[in-house]
Amino acid sequence: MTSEPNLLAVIQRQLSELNKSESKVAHAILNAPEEATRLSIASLAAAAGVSEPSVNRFCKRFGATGFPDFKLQLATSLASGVRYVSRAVEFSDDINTFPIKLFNNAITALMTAKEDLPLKAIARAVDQIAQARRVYFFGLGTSAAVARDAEHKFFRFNVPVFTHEDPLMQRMLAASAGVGDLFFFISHTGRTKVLIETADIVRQTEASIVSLTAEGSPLAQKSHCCINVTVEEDTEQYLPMTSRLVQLVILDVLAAGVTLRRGEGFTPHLARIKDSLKDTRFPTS
Amino acid sequence: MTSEPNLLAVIQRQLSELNKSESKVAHAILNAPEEATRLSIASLAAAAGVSEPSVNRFCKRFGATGFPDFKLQLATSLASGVRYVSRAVEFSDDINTFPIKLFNNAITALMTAKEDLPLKAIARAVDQIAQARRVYFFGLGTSAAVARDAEHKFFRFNVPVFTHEDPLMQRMLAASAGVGDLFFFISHTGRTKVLIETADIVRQTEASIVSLTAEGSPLAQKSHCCINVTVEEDTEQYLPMTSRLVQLVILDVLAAGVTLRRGEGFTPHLARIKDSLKDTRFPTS
DNA sequence: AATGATTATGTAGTAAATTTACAATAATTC
DNA sequence: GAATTATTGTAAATTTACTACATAATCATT
Repeated sequence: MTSEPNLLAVIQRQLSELNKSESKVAHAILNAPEEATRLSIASLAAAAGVSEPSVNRFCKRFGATGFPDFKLQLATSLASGVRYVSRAVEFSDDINTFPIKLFNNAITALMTAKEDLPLKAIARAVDQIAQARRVYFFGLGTSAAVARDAEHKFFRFNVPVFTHEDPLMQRMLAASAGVGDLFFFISHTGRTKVLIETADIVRQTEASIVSLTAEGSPLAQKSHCCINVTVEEDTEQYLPMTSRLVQLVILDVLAAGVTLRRGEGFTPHLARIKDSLKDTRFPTS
Repeated sequence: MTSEPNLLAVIQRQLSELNKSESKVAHAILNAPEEATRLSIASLAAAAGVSEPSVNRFCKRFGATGFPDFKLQLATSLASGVRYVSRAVEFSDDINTFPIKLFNNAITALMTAKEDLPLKAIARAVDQIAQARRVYFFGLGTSAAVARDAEHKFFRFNVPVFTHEDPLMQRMLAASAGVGDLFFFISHTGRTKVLIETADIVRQTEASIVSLTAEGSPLAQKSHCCINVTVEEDTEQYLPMTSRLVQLVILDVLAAGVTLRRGEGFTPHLARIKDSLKDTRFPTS
């Protein structure tokens, strides 16, 4: 199943490279995608003003085994909610279009990430976190917020967790690391100098490094265990948005993994933490 | 399009009311749903051990016009990410199942939120942020991380943004607020006492309150503009995960809204900020 | 501009898949 | 236990999709 998350986007992208009749078919589909999923090959051919085999060839060009398979893929990609062809926000967008685009981008990113999760690395990371004496979550910029979130999540598992946004604090903590300490680095690019320098310092100790970053990056290379998140950001204009969401969900996964590993007997402990917050809130209705 | 979100669940539910051959078909489909979408009626009939018309009748019973239509609906409901009948992570889950479940939950939450975005409130919030003299993002616990993320995002728009995790700092800043100040509260429940007390303090000043929280909550009632995020969390066992993601995407939406409002002339400014980070990273390959 | 080669498109026939009509079987009721 | 009703299967009809081939269009070359 190497099905592209958004078939419509693929068609749109290749539009210029299509020949006349293929292009007619493409337009017919792009104009009314959901209707196309219900049409027979004959009806779609008529709607596009081409012959049936042209439609069939079109389908095969886009990786389908035939027309029914193509319809299936189309229906699948439509159902994914990623309905709109152009994903990047433009200055011509208004309140009715750009929020949807951003949500679609977020959804697509999560779906793509889900398709090829590095399960082995995740399992190893869970092992390491569960066994660690101390866990430090380090990130900078946007990733600092992710690290903060991780801290809030993981401290519930009786693991002493620490976060620091200050690179100097990070360096000093790295220098004083020892056996059983785990440094969890979060970085979208995996190329931030100060963070990598800190990783170098950790390397000189007995502590180990887990990182959540881009595959093959300098940071990834210095890690004992690396969870690869390769999300292509849509625009260079805005900040990394989607990669951050994927990182957060992966941290959720790690947290759930640790909980499962702790076993059922651990549930009361979680309940107790939850209860401790009760008095800080106004009761419901 | 009144298609049930999850066809599999519907089949599952009606299982006891089906007759012998229909039940055989149902089991064949429930056992391998994604495979069923690729099978022909003959193959599925063979797999279920019934005749072809029985399969056809089965399809019609579940609201489809025929077999192809049924396959389409099935594919659609599978693609919605709401694949598994049980969504909550259980202790019987292993590494192959629980990460997928968590991703599916996240995706579903975003899709649900997208369906019914409070566009008017978003537009108003964008207005207020764009015009504000100062913006304070306040949250506690998990929402503090979200607030931190918002700070990283919004400071790029020449708006002085501030975040504080410390409730006492929050109170003091609230007390010293004036015209043009905007307090942006982030809270999953909207019932956290200290946060609401801070909102009360703001109310005594000339500053205004925008909040990202649950509809109808005490915090929502004290806000001049409230962006409702009503996400039902799956389990009580873990932390709010999905609502936090929705909050983040909505903040992305607000940020994009502010950018669009600043107009095209603002792009160089963003580029300059981006460039300022260049020297902090190792160059790509 | 004409010729040959290549590519693109359509026609018609064939194969496959789906549906319908009807018959046979099984279940239920009186 | 016969009659009625519901269920399931068989076979034919119909729709749908695919393949092979023929024709048309395009392009490069002289």
